[in-house]
Amino acid sequence: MFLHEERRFPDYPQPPNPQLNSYAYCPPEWKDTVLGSQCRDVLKVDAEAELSAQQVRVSLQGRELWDKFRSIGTEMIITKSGRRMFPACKVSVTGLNPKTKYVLMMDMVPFDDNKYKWTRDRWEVNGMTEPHLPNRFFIHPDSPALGERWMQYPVSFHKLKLTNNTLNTSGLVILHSMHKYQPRLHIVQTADPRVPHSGGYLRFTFPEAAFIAVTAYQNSEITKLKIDNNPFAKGFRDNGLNSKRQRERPIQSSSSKRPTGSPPETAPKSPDAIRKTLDTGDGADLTVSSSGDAHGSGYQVEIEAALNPFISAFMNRGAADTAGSLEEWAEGLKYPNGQDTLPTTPSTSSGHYEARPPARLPNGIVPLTRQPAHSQTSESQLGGGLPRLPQSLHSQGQPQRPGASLPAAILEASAAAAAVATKKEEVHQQLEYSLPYPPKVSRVHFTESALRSLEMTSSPSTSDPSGQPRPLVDILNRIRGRREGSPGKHPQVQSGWPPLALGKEALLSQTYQPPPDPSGEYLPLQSMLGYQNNSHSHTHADPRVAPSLMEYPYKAPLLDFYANEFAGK
DNA sequence: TCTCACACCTTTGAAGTGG
DNA sequence: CCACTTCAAAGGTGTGAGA
Repeated sequence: MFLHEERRFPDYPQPPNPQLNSYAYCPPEWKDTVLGSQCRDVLKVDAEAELSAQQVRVSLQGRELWDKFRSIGTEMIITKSGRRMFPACKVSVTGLNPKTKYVLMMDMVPFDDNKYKWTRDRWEVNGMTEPHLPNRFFIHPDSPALGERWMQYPVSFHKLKLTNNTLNTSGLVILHSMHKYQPRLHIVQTADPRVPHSGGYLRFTFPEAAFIAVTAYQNSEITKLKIDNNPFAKGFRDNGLNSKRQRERPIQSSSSKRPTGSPPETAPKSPDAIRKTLDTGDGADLTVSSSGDAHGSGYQVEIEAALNPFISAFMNRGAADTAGSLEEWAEGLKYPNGQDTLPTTPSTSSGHYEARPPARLPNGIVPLTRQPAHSQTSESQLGGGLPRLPQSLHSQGQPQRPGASLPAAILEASAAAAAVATKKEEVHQQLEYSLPYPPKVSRVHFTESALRSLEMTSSPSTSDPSGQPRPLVDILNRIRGRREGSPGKHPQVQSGWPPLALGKEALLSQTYQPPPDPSGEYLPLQSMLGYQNNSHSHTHADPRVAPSLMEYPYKAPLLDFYANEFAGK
């Protein structure tokens, strides 16, 4: 079904196993289990996945907005120089080991075999797809980071850029125009920063974030939705009257291209289609559990509160000192709301994804990933890192050289990120282990969206007994005051996590002993990524950001975050 | 279908000012 | 020194003309 089934995984020049032409080859005995569980999850909604504890779970944030786009037919502009996605992919991750380092990265995979064209008011299939382009991974700039950092706040991939320029060498994700893609998240465990790929590996795909890559918007409904929601397009709001051009030509209709209700082409695949996909060998990569999950919202709120120390602080004073390092706090500030506006989606409306192990990697080695949920081993439960396969599978194929089981691009990504990790580690040791204070309120710049949100806040949960919304100033100062009142406390593992015994950690690291001499084994990572993978350029992709070791948090997202959380959104 | 220049916008940090 | 304001630069956005 997916293109990459039919051709060699492009990041892997020489799959050692000759029977592997597929990115997602899967040993039969494992495949049955995996596909079985996947079919169950996909077709039965993910109620079971929701309830399975202590697994790596990923949920797409901003579901409401994504759903709006999907109902029309999401389009993403691709340009020669690269264009960001809107909405950006923002995910919440749970189930990681708080004290283990992970690299998070994202790429785009074909959604189906079709090429599309826009005819009047709808997308239609227009032949078969063109050859799949080499995968390019967007490595999250914070990679690698501890699990607790990834779980603390939603992880935003808003800096990911899409391009149609196949010659691009600056790390953009290359796509074909008029083809449909879906984002895929990779979580790579990097237990030891110096041996970056010494752990497990998981993938998650997001079919509801599927989109058709275009060089110019085809559906004007999409244009309108983008303008209404993307702050950078604010100048085109109000029927474009903000635009000088429009003011000069006020008579001109701005909606001449508007179609009349196009059928959503991005509707979820039918069960048959899903089965077909799962039958093709890449099924293991289709790690989807359907996410139409209005159910269980209370449960999700609980989880998200536990993940967020600031929400926890207000829900449970005793958890007020759930702390990370200064660095993590700073990073957290940057990520509460990776986008520039208040998300229109309540934090509780997110699609949850259950980890499914990638079938078998192109070199023929089974990756060290979690066993399917319903037959989880106790080992994977206690490990805390990315889980491993059943013991029986470990004996297959080649000796378990953990790192060697990953696609080359991912290996390189880990290596690049590891350099940053070492530096971060140094800073980490220099900084005191305490949460830095929230910014003083007097210094705070309120974004328009934040103010709007506060004005409209009427949730009882955020109001004081008199029914008045709790002033943001009060909220911030209370956090600040609480931190000031509890000096010298050592950071704790997030309250949402069960206590981790050091012995388990030790066991894990023992199992994942890095090879003594990896030099000959590991592939030339940079060349495989297809572009110059400078870790610094990833860490500080934005030239405006000072290349300090600790990136300064963005102000507006922080305010948006507070406004959101305490508005009950 | 694609590229490009354009106007408009947000974000960010530096510089300036005053207490 | 701190808090605040102002400003400019960088870069994200859709538009519309033209290839």
